[in-house]
Amino acid sequence: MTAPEKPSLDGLEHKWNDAWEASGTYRFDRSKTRADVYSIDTPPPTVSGSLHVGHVFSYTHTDTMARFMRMRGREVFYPMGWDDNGLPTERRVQNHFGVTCDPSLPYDPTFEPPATPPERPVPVSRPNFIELCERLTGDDEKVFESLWRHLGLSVDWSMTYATIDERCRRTSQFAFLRDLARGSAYLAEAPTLWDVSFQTAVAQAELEDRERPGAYHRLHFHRPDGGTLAIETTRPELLAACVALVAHPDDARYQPLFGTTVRTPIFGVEVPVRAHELADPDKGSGIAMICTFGDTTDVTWWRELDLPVRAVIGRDGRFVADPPPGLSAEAAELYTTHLATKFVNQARTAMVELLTASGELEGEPRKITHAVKFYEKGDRPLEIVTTRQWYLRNGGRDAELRARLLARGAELEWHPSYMQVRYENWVGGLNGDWLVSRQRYFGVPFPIWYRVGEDGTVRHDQLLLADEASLPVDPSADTPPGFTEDQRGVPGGFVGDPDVMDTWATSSLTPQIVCGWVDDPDLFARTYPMDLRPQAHDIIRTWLFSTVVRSHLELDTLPWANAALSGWILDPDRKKMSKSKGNVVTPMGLLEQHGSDAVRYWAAGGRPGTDTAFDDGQMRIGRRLAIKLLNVSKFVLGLGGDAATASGAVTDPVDQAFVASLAALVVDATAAFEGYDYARALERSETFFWTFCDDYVELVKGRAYGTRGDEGAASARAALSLALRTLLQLHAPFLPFVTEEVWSWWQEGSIHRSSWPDAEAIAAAAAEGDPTLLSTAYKLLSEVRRAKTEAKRSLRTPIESVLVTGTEAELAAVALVAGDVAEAGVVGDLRTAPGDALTVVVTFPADA
RNA sequence: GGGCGCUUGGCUCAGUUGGUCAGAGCACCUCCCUUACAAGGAGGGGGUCGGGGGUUCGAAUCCCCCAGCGCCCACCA
Repeated sequence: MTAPEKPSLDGLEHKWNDAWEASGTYRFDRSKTRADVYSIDTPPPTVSGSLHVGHVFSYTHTDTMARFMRMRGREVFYPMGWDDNGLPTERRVQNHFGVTCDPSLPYDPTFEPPATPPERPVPVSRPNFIELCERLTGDDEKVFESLWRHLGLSVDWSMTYATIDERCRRTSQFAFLRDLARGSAYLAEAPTLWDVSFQTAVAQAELEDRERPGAYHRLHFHRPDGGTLAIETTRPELLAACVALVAHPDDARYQPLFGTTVRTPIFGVEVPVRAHELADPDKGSGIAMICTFGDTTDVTWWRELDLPVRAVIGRDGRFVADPPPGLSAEAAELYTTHLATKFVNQARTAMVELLTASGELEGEPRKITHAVKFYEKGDRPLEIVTTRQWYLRNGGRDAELRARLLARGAELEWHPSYMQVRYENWVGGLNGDWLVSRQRYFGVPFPIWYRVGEDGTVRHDQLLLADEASLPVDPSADTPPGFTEDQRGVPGGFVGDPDVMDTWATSSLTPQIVCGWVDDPDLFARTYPMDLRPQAHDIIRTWLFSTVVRSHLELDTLPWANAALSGWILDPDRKKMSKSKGNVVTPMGLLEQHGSDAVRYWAAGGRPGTDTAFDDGQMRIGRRLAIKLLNVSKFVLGLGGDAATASGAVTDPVDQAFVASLAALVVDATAAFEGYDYARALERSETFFWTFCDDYVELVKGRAYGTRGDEGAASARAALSLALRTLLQLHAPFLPFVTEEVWSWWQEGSIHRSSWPDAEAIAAAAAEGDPTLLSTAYKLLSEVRRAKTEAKRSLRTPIESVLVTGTEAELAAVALVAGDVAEAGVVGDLRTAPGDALTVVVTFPADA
């Protein structure tokens, strides 16, 4: 095969994807042992939406590393997953098919969703719901895979997984049973952050603060001596849930009141005044009312001061129908009349009216803006509701475990390194164990049933566990060992745990899933612990941390040696790109417009961890680079003689100097890649490449043609051949399509399975080459070009003579390069004269 | 409140142990159809490196303080 007459980038994506697939270029060879393998824990993108430019950006980063490692001789284990587990898919399946999941229903193997979504959703069992999910996401996954292939990810497409598939469910449940046996998992009834829209508990890791308007209300409590005590609150509606007041122990204003009681406004409930260090004397009136529960501080106070519970907010976000305990009959009546069944905002309005009427609200509420906790996917403020939930120990309540997990963070190689502090911030700030149960339907169920007592009550202390061999199970459809289906829900029988696991409970096991922890011990031994976890920096606290926790607890090791954090894609206004802002460009459109190599070029310019602006200008430059690779390759290969495969000695000092600089480039690019700085590797390689094209090739092309003898030609051809091969390889991780295309013109096999350039071998070919000699040559050539440009002449214009002056050493160098410079510059006579500094005087022919 | 990152020509960014480090690309101006490439090539103008102080013979590069932007974390009544 040789270079085509008119090389083109068109169609390279399809051509080479087909070829790679046919020859299994990226197929993982599982005969390799751990030391030879490089394994990557790829993030499974959420399939309930569509891939966006940010995905293209970060997945390209990982792919450049995968390709580098492959060329370095590592057998790359590079699977791909799809995250179809969790709330986004649940909502999408509901809307798409017009169904709703009801775990109490039995599985119906013949169920078919209505042709068009009905007005009232059809309730279906959880297994049916999961089937519908798999049907819907299966199509998305095909689209995703197609995009990834078009982008050129060197994934082994025979190894894919989906977070709701059987293997993931089995692994999640298996790990959970292990956690339970070890005591890492436990069931507890406790105040829980609760999303009232989704009606599920949420974990600390899924919280985010949002600034919301609020107002301080100054309320008058009543002291035994008849005086009043003013407190400020942003949540007056919780007054009925007040169980105490609290001030700082050192606060002299309130010290006399500690140990006494006061009566609440409106309800007249007697509550103690207590001291606690978390009370801030500078906030509000310096004394706060503790309600069960207004915020997480209330929970702390409630627990540490051993206070009673007066819950008023229910799971649906409404005030509960029955008044809380501790209210007089009269107060209970007020509650029932004015607050019961109301939403929080309505209750607040009602409460303010009551307080205003009674004169216990001082002045007008003072408007403020304050941070309120939200579920990151929710749109109403979180409430705190007491519920029974599953927890996994993550160091949030165990200083020793926390210290060990911090040590794991220090053991991990972070790219960039400063991302480690985010991990440390997060782990250091944990305030409880990981709440893993969700009151949702679509997800991995807990492999747990509970006994039902003879009195018909569910005995949450009597667990029935699935056999490991039976996993995955669905406790809403399967029966626990030793029971039959007719015993479900009856006295003396069992009930299934109704909840599902947090999506992170599954994705925290991706290393175990892809490496075959449960199903394939042989593969596991060859791939785990993994080498690389690439991911976005915003999910260090969730995905990264939870994966470290699971691996630490179960396998007593880090799940991977390196973590590479990608930045965000920003739109030109420096805002994070997102669908809701309507500024997302579709990735496939970009790939088709600019070509995959060009888009990858742009992506690879984003340094690890750094947010990068979307810039199609960079894509055009990438395309130009790819075209340049085509053209210069065609030229070098077409020089005639044995240029394509020239392997003779590099004898000319100019060529030796150039090859020496090439060796330095390989050292530099290799070191950058080994430090996970693919962007630096690209920058260095690209810069070198343009100099190669514009200066070195121009300088030696004449000699390479043979204008000055066979020996000089052979040397130039050998250097050009080596450089071409090396530069293609250095660019292969970034521009896999064009480099493969060019490689195929004269090489056997895939460039992506070729060996990464060997700097030492190249340096050996350079012999005693001195790179400074090149600077001299380029300088002279540049002066000649400048003279022509300033004279507004064509670069082809002959020059009568050039006079170079310089020091003895400089002129010695000039002598070595003079032949090439004269030919490249079309110089008739190049003379030298001693002088202090290197200067060049150009003389044109008189008639020109 | 604590912490991290960023702040270099109009734009996007390099500048890894302090001394050709003041650079690249884009944009802009001028010129050149030169048989690898006009989807190209040659040349040029433009910044003193956020502000202040300090260390040093010498700092964009180290230290301190400040400002702006972004982000992470925090028990935000």
